[in-house]
Formats: sequence, structure tokens, C-alpha cells
Amino acid sequence: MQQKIMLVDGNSIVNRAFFGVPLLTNHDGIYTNAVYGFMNILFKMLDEEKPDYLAVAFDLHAPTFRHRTYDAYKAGRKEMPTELRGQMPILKEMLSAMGICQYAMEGFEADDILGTLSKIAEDQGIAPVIVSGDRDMLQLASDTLKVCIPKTKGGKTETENYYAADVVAKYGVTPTEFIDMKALMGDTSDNIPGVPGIGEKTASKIIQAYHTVEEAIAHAEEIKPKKASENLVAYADQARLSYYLAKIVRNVPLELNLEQVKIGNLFTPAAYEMAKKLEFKSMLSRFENQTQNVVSAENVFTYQFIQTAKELEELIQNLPKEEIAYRFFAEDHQVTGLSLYCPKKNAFWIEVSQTLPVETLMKMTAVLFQDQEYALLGSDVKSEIHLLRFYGIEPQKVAFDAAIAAYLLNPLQSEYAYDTLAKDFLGEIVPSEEEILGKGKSKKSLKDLLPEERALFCAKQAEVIYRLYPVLLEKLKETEQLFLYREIELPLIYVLADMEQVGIKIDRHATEDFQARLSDAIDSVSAEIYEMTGEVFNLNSPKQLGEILFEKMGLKGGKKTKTGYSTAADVLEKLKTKHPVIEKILYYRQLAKLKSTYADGLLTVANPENDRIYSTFNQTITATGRISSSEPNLQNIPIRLELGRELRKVFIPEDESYCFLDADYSQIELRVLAHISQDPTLIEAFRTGQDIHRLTASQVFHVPFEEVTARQRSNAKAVNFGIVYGIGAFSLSQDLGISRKEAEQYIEGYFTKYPKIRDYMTQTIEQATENGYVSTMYHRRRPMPELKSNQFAQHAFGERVAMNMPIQGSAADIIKIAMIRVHHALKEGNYRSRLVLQVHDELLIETYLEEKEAVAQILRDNMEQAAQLAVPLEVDVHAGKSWFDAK
DNA sequence: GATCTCACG
DNA sequence: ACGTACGTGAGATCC
Repeated sequence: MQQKIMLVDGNSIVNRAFFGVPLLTNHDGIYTNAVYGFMNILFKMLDEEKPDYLAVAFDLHAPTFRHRTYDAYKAGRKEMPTELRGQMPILKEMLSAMGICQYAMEGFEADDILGTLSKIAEDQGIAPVIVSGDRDMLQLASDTLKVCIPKTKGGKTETENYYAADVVAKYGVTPTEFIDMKALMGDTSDNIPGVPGIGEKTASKIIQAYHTVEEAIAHAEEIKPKKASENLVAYADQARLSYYLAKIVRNVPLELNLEQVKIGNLFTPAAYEMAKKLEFKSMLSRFENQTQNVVSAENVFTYQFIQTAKELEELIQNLPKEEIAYRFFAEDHQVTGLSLYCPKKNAFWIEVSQTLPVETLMKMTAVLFQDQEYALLGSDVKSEIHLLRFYGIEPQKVAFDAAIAAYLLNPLQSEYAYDTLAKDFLGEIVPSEEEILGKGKSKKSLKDLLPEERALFCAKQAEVIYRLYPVLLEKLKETEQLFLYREIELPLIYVLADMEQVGIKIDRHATEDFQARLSDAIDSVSAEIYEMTGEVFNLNSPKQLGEILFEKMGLKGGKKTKTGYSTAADVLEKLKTKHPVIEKILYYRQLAKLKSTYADGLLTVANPENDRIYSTFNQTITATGRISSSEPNLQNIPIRLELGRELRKVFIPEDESYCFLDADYSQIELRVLAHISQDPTLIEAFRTGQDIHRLTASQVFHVPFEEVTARQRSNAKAVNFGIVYGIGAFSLSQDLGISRKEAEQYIEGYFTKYPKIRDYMTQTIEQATENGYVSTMYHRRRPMPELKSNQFAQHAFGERVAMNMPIQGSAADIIKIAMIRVHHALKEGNYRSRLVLQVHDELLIETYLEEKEAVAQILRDNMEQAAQLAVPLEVDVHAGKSWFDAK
């Protein structure tokens, strides 16, 4: 049976509906006639055509390419009546609630979108049915493409159906000739001029004889009547313009995602709610009937509510040993329920209650998580590992993590909740957590829901995960990310879970000492500052500080932020010589940061039982593939300044039988750059172990290697950093305190000496522009929407990102591989030592003293061998009794 | 909740 | 004539 797609001309149908149905309002006074009429037409058409896919296209307000070609296009057309305008968002919301895919595109009309989608469908062997109230659509009709024109008359909808032959039968011209006809006769509603003196009758005759506008023009002298003949010559170009305006575009840059346009259950609870609110009474019964129909048609989501151990036992025994999607629900680390889905047995909500205590639930379901014959499909599995372990269950490895898979497909999303995944990958609108539970202060707990609501909400999530599995996996395959996903990201979940579980110990007394010393120093330096400024104020307020420095004291600030003066460190640094108080303020800032963020911060999160700190390592946050650390962030513990670095002394191993081993990659990003760019000079330098910054200095400043000064070397270091970040002359000049001209010369000198790096940069930007994404050595991707921007700053930013991401991201890939191998080696060798931190190019291991030498070797080997680059990977390993000592 | 500032690689 | 280095997370202020 051939598949069928119904494509609806949203604006045209809603117009017909609006004018065909008398103005109705609901009790809130909201106009509803257009939405009501639209839904009636839609249901009628769905009943008649029974399509497999459905999409609705809308116009946007923005001018289209037709307006740009012809100013007067659609001029004189009346504005949409306000009563209709207000219904547009309601209609769109209703369609969304029904999970119906909607298209709109700047620069094009709904016609063009339908023309394009129908062409894509035809090419794929899917039969398109276009629903529109506009006869212009007839130009698209073919032997396989049907155009339906519904008419609403006194509550009844009748349709005219047109294949190509029907168009010929009724109008005497073929569908493509329909465009030519319109080009001659014009169209008053769109303000298409046509040729004066040629109306429908003449146009029809002419096109039947000559078939195209061009042929008609070529034979203009033969044409009768005389007026038409003359005008056809005089207005030939106007006829050509009219042709261009009338012709529907069929190659709009958009994609047809079959998953998204597939018709699912239209009668969702959300749609039902809306229909009730809009008081579509006659439709409600339809909804209710349909809902039941679909239920019996096994198309709709149902679940089983498990509340007793007996029911659960039966369920577990009957579950087939194959893919099972699961999702835990917990509150304050206490499991409150578990939802499961497998297609053979459908969905289940297993709820903790008096008749089913949590321990029983966990004990009875443990087999699912431990028997390798089940393949587990989850999302955000790491947090669930912690739950399972809390109940003494060591879970097997999952086959699928939806959040991580979705992150690899687009790391720019801010979250990977099930509702957005369902929308993005299944084209299904499911209510979000926020919609069900609310947010902020009034956020409800699952307990506050009715049992049926809760069961539906939770069970649905397992079903979504199940359905995401094949879709996301296919996309990972298409994007060549299967290796990255299976061999790097999935195994990493368990490494990070262990790190999170182990935590890292701090010396509470030493931290409190440090905190007290900071307190004293803050007190005395703030007193000095108040003395010098002659005023007591809130030093932590940039606003107050700015007013005092730049208004009261008259210092020249200059650089402003949105809200006032900038008092950032780089601004103050330049004012250091102008007034002695500046230095004090900078010192105060240093102390205040150390105390609040670090001393106070760490003490509040340290576990009072064991003085350990448990951070979370996030795997789906960064755009480049790095992991991030939060609550607390242990990846930004001070080191650059001496005073801050002291803080690292409070990070200590468990007891005297342990020490720390710290291993960090030397110059990993520049090595990755050497590899990716294949620059011979840079590769040679790394192979022979040269001082890379000194080399760059000698190249850029044209001095012999031995004669490079300390200053030159440090400037070259800044250039090397800049290169990795996608350098700009302005910023380099700011960073080094040199002129922009000089900075430009540095950069030019750099690219002259490392020409392959320039090539890499330009090629990367070209590819990013062409493909719309950049990628790492292991095919991790980052989409590049910024490069589509017309705004200079946005576009320039996109270019820098494009240059940087493959470098930073490949380095991230590599250390992830190293982490997995180190973790594996430690486990396999039954070592007591354990990985505790990762800081982008550094691993910290809490090492059992007797294992020190072996672990150092494991670290070095696995990190250096994690990837085979054109240059060696070098690792420095240090041991110490604190993090401070191990660097 | 937005803004500013600052800690890290 | 633009507005500028890449990637993060957290605390404090202020509206």
C-alpha cells in the first residue's frame, strides 16, 4: 500500500474556516470560529484521505522573495482581521498539542513550502495530498499529487479533488500551463499584474494554443483579438514577471523528516484539554470516541499500574529478555517508583507504597539490572547508577542512554529532558515536567498528582525512551558517531559515576584555618580601603565601587558595561599607578573570592561524617565534549596565584596509607593542532621535544632560538594560546598590551612560519560553512548556527568557535579514552587506588602507597597511548601528600 | 533572574 | 564601523 502524506495550506484553510463559520466565542470571550472550522476541515480530510503523514505550512509576516522582486506584490491586500489574528496562536498550539508538525520559513510562502514538501514526498514514492482553499495550488497537481479544495457551506464541508487530468478536464490546460495562464490574466488578490486586456477566457485560449507564455509572446502577432496581441508585445516583460510571481517554488531549503510528520495519536490529553477550553462541544464527543477507537487500535499509549509485590512478581517473570526501557523516579535520593516499557508487554508504572515497600521493589526488580540477557535502555543513567547502588544493586552496563545520544547529536541544547527529545526526534508533543508539576516555589511533587496522572506521566517516559532508541542510534550511525557513543561516552558513564561516588577529602581544620586567615586579611584591607576612600561602602558591589572610583575620586574609567562603569580586574590593573587604593581593591577581590567561593563554599558542601566532597561530573553540558563539574565545581580550584594555590593543600588523600598522583598532558591542544593541521614545523618540534613557546618566539620575532628573551617567550606563549582560540589581533593586543598593528604582525609572522595551520583554519571555516557543523578526530560534532548569521560579531564568533572546537574537542575525546583505560586497568588489577578528579588535561588519583609505582605507570602508559597522533603525547606525573604537592 | 566578576583548562 | 579570544560554574548584588 502506497504511503500518503497530507500537506495543509494553513493560512488558506484558516481563512476559509474563518469566513465560512460565524464568529463564535467561548465563555472567556475568545474567538474560536476559525480554529473550530479548521479542525472540522482537517478531520474531514483525514477521514477521507487516511494519510500516514501530516504537516501544516504557514506564511510568516516577513517579506518573501516575491516582495523583493516586485514591491507591489500582494499590495492592497487587506490585513488579517483582528478576530482571526488572535486565533492563529491558538490554532498553532492546538496543532502542537495534537503532535502535528508545522512548517514556516522566512522568505517563502506556505505555497512554496507545500510545493517543496510535496516534491520531496513524490521523489520518495509517497503520494502527496495538498489541502488548500487556493486554486493556485492546482499548478502542482500531477498523476500522483492530488490537490483538494474543501468548501465549507453551512457547516458542511465538501471537497473538490484534482489530479492533473482533472485540471485539464475542468480548465482545459495542464497544471504547469496553469502558471502560464495566470501570468497572462494576472491575479487581483495577489496583485499580480498579468497583461492588460487579457482575462481568463483569452488567457485560456492563448495557452491552449501556445502552451507557454514565451511561445505566446513569440507568436503574439498571430493572436486575436488585436488588443491582446498588441498588449502581449508591449507588456511581455510584465507577463514574464507575473509568471515568476505565480510559479510556486519547489526547492525551498528545508527537510522532510518522516518521523516528525508521521501521524501519531492526535487525540492527546493536551489536545482534549484545549478542545474543552475552547468549548468545541460537538468535537469533544468526536475526541472521546476517537480516543476510544484509537485505544482499541493499539495506537495509543496505555499502561499498567503495579502496586503490589504479587503483581510485580508476575510482571518480572513475564518480561521478555530483550530491550527494556526503564526510568527511576526518586525524591531526596529515595526511590518512589520505576517505570518500564517493552513493546510486547507495554508500559508499567511500579509505585512504592505500603503494599510495595521500596526495598521490596528494588529487590524484585534487581534482576532486570543485573541479568545480562536484558538490554537496558535509559536516560541520564549515571544518576540512576547512584540510586541502584544506594540499594546495594550493582547494575550492568546499559545499552542506551537517550540523553547522551541526544547530546552527541546536538551538544548545544541546554537540556535533554524526555519531552524535548520526544518533540525533536519523535515529533510527538508530550507534557513536560514543568507542565505536570509546575516550577519554582509552587512545584508539585509526584505525590500531589492523582495516581492515574502520575502513572501516565511516569510510564510514558519509559515508552519515549524506548522509541528514541532506534531513532537516535540511526542518527548516530548517519553522523559516524557510533564509536564515540559506544566506546567513549557510554563506558565513561561508569568512570564518572565511580569518581562521583568516591569524592575527595579535604582537611577541615586546615580549611577553617585558611578561612580565618582570609577573614582577618579581608577585615584589615577593607578598613584600609574605607580609610583611603573616606567612605564605608559595600566593596562587593561593582555599582558602589564604580561610583566611588570614577565619580567621587574622578579616576578615568572609560570602559562601561550595560549598567555602569566596569570595575573588572583588567580595567583596575591599568589604573594601578593612578591611585594606591586600586591595588588594595584588587587584593580585597582576591581574598573575597577565595573566602566565599572556596573556603566557605567547600566547608558547606563537605560531608560532616568523612570530610569528603562529592562533585557531579556532567557529561552533557559543553559544546566541545569536555566534561564539566558542579556543586561544587572542582575544576576551577585556584592555582595561578600563589595565595590561591595554597588552597590546594587542603585537598588530601583518605589517610596515611594513600597519596595523590597527578598526571597532566603537556600541551595537549597544541599537539592536537599539530596533528590535525599536519604542519611539518610544529610536528618536528614536538617530535624532537623542543620548547614550543621559545620556538614560536624565534619564528615570530625573527631571532635565533638561543637568543629568545623571557619576554619574547611569554608573548609567543600568548600567541600560541590565541591560535588555539581562533585568534583576533585586537584581543591579542589587549592581552599583551601592545598595539593592534604589532599584534597583527605577530599573527602574520606566525602563519608564515606555520603555513599549514593557516590552511587548517581557512579549511575548517569553509567546511563549517558548507556542512553547518565542525567535528573532532572522533567525529564528535558541534553545529555551527552562528555562521549563518548576517551579524558581523556573531559570524566572527562562529569562525573562532569553528577553529577552536575540533582542537579542544579532540583533546577532550583523548582524555576521555585515557580515563576509561585507567579506570579499567585499576579495576582489572584490583587496585585500591582510584580516580578522583579530571580537570580537562589532568587526572588526579588517590593512590594506595604500595601501588604508587604501578599506578604511575598505568597513568603514564594509558594517557600517552590513548591516541596515536603525528606527535607524541607527553604526560607529567607527580606524587604528593596533597593536591598542592602533587603538581 | 539578570548582571558582574572571577576561578580554572 | 563594527566588537572581539575558546570552554566552563559560582557567589554577590540588585531589580
